[in-house]
Amino acid sequence: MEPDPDGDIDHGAPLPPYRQLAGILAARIRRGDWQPNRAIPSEAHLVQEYGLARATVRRAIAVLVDQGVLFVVPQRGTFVKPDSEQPSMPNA
Amino acid sequence: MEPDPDGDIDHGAPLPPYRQLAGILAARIRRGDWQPNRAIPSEAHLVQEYGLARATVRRAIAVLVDQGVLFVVPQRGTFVKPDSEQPSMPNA
DNA sequence: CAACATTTGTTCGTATGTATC
DNA sequence: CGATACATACGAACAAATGTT
Repeated sequence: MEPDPDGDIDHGAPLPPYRQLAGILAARIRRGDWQPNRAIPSEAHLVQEYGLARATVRRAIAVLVDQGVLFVVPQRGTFVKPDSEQPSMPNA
Repeated sequence: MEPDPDGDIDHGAPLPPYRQLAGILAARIRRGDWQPNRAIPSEAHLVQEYGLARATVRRAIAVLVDQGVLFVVPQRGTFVKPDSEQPSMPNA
């Protein structure tokens, strides 16, 4: 099981875990780990990966949805919003 | 002479208990009992540990916050300020 | 159609912390 | 030193929609 590229959650830190996770996910999106209009890992997966409660994961996602970085499709998944800021490649 | 770094509170001493506690906590921080950006024990814990009223504990914390040794994050905890002056290890 | 797995939506209970009175 | 309020986090369970076989 590989640990996360971005580091783990620090429960003793001043920043609440859900804020930490929101930052981590935002960084991974910016880095291109997940492409626009594609689903990020499921809540259950993120729970496993970061050792957090599902409520905490959902809260982090809610932050990014509020920021316009992600959008949720019920019963389908959570996706990276396309027009956040993607360097459009001049015709590939 | 400063109060014992690890001694208990002396209610008969000239120095008020909240000042004694502030000194004790400052000493423990200097000693590295709690790392920068990490939470110190909760107020309730300190109440238990030193046999003081919460108001007294909060007063001691307020002193250290005022001195720039600690900072409080509402609903999260009280944390050791990172740039207070951590003795950088003389080369390990 | 049925059965199953996956995923988000929702709600309840419990615990810990600080804030305030 | 109580009592209450609020924010945060964990755990569990169930519902609903979707996709697959």
